[in-house]
Amino acid sequence: MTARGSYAKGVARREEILRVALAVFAREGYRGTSLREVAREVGVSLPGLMHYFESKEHLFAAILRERDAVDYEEFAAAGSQDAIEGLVAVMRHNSDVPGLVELYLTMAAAAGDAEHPVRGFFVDHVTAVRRSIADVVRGRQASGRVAAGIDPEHVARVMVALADGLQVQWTLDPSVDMAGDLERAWALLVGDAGAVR
Amino acid sequence: MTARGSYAKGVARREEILRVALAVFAREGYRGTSLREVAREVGVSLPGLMHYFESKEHLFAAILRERDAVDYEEFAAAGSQDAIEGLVAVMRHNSDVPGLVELYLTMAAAAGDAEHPVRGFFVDHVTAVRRSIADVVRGRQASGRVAAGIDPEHVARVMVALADGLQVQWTLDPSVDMAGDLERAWALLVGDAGAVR
DNA sequence: GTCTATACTCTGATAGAC
DNA sequence: GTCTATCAGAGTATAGAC
Repeated sequence: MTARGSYAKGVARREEILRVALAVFAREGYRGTSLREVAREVGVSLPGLMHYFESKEHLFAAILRERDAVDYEEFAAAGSQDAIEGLVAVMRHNSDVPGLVELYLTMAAAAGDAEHPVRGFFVDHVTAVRRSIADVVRGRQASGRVAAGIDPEHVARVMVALADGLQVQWTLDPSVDMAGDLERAWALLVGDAGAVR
Repeated sequence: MTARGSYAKGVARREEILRVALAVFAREGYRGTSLREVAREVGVSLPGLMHYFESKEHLFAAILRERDAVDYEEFAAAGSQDAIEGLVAVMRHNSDVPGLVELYLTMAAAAGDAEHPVRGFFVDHVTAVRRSIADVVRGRQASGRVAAGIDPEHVARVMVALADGLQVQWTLDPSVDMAGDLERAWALLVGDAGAVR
């Protein structure tokens, strides 16, 4: 009863595929990149690649989880005081990886399908980010920096929506300052007393 | 030098295709709907359909423009005092057409490609909506309902981003109140004095 | 200009040998 | 675990009838 990827070699291969696929999509973008190309770049056949992922969509879900983990370590956890600073840091970094932004947005749209494999990732992702933002709001309310009348869950939904929507506008016009707009909106939403300084 | 669709019959056909395609995608969603199916439903061959649209993506662009025009007439212009009310009304209506929301989000992601035919639509769309929102902010600043320190362009970018991002969260969880969240965010962003009542 | 028939290419996916 | 071979379906392109 050994699951796929349980053996050392399989695990390494799977990780290698994930790493290469992430790089290829970051470089080439979502469209115009086939699994055959990813497979070739890994040095494996298409069925060889598909041995590790049920479908193309499952691969995408895995890529997004992988990238989320990397972002969290590199930008959110390290060097950020709270979830808002972390979110802003990730958004700032996003402008360096347009291919991944495109992949993320495309999958966010696809997650609307109840059957789509990426749905699970997005539900988890949105839930986690919303919770951490709501916690920041509650924390600042406890210390009096933010008015008690503010609804933490509402602000959390709004900040997540803003992060996603700003990425769309940035792909249309790279001069849009995603991180800056997010930060300014946060200040307006929770009141200037709660602004990041 | 007669363009495609210059004749009365062609114009009618093109409109019929647009109408049927919009209905099919609203019903079936973006995925799992092929051009062959749309063509069959129109009662025309696939090349017959493609005679009116350069490519699948051009058809999508036309669908989005058509839908935008309908929404504007039906919800924004009629029964709404200003651009914010109109935007909220369209968002409220969106929960009745999940297939079109999915199509819109998918194309919004695809518009990141500089070569993609829908890019033009989204640039126009975002520009127009942002301008009308910024005008509302400036109008309220002139009448003193909104503080002069608020940046109209920033608020406009934020409101558009919010509208897009809330649709993503709504597809993940239909209990999300897109219109309500948008309205509350607007009140916070421009200050309670400027809230819709 | 409008439209059909046919065929081409590429995609993700599967079957089965080794 | 990985390959070769093959598949059905997608969007697209061309030829030509009316």
